[in-house]
Amino acid sequence: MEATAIMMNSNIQLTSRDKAVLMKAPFLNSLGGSSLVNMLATMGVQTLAARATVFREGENAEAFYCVLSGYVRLYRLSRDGREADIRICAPGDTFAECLLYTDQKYPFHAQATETCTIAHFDLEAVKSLAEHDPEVARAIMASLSRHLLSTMECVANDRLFTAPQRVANYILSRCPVDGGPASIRLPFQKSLLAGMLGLAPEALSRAFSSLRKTGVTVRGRMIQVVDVQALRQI
Amino acid sequence: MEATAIMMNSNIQLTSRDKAVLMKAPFLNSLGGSSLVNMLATMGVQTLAARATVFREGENAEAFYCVLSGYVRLYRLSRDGREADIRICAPGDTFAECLLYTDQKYPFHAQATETCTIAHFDLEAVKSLAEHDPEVARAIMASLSRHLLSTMECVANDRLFTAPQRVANYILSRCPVDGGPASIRLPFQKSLLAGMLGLAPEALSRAFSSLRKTGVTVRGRMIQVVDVQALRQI
DNA sequence: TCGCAAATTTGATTGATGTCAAAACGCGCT
DNA sequence: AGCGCGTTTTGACATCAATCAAATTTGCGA
Repeated sequence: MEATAIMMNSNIQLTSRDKAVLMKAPFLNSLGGSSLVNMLATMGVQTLAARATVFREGENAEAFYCVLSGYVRLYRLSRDGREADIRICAPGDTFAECLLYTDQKYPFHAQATETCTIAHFDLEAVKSLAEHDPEVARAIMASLSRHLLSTMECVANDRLFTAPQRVANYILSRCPVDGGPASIRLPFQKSLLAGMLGLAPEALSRAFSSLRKTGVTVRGRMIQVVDVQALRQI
Repeated sequence: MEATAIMMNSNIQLTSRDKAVLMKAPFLNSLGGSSLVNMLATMGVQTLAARATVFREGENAEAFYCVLSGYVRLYRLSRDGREADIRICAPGDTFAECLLYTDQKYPFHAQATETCTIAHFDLEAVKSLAEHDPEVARAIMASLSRHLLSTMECVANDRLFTAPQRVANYILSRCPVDGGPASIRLPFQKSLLAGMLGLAPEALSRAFSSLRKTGVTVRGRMIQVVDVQALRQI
């Protein structure tokens, strides 16, 4: 609490990269003038160690967040202790902003998967900003819309595609659009990608190896694709 | 097009039940005065036959919808023609409102599962309403938030629970809260419930029969639960 | 550069769910 | 009350992915 309070106004600690991410976040990039100023005034920044908890399911929700660097994992636990990832938040993503108008408890756990910098915004403060400033409301609606779409996409992917297909989709989503060869680098550990796709790490590994025959080569975090077009047929 | 235009202002055709549903929809029930009047002015109503298409994936998005009676199914197709339900919309639910600020194409198919009455709202019109009327913006944010939460819930359920557990959760969600015996009636066909839970109809059927030993009896659309408390332990 | 701890892969197995076909059932209609 | 069609259930099977355990590999820090 004390530490958080201290950090509230110390936006000085933001690296220029973090600042760039913040301003390009879908949630802020449409704002200007006083809307932006007011929004930033309610903001605080915090740095989290790897595996640190942002919040736990059931805690009172006081803020929503925007990832500046690193990746934050949202997940739920079953009674027997198994974890299921609901979303992996990349730099620029916001999370828990869906609590602005509904619940007062966080409905899932949030954990930093590595050293992370995140901005937090007081829910009450932003709610009243939104009441008075249509620009802020617009930004929030746009952000919520984007999330809802991507979450529905996630449901559809889980229900429609097998593990190799989901992995292929992920690779394609990070490939330049042309149809030739491509090479990408995973921005995080494979176990995180596995959770993101709703798979056990072993299943991800097997999915990669089943994609070898389609021209996908994996070495560490590097993924080489012989023919992007061919991958689309999976 | 012509038919739709004709219906636009003929809200007379609304039954009193439909009207009640409309006004209690989470999306409208916080509105009053001119906000409500303006909103309703952009609204049109249509009646759909069973299995009728509301819109198809890829079509230009011009409206979002609110279900007044019946159930609307949102789904995607895989390349080989399999269908996966993304959401089942009950009376009072809105759908495709996530396109207000993002896409211009519908990202899934929408189909009436039975005779349905639905209200439609022009996306552009509501967007400009929201720009000027914080109450409208608030209603939209609340609606988007609710959807986002329930969709995340859906992802978590799919990833965390087996078929019998999901069915038990569904039953519990429609049971009065006390711990004793309960009896509920499904509001739709079992095949629809199956899709809603991400299951094949056969899997739903087997899930029901595996719940027999926990005191769940199914006859047609009637479901009897001996002990609601016991069902929670599944 | 070496060595260790963590991450990933591989193998063997189990469990859960989809698929296809056929039988049984429920529901509305006459 | 009986008929008939569409829905649901059941059975047999195939497939996919989770799990557990063990072998490798990777990446990092000394």
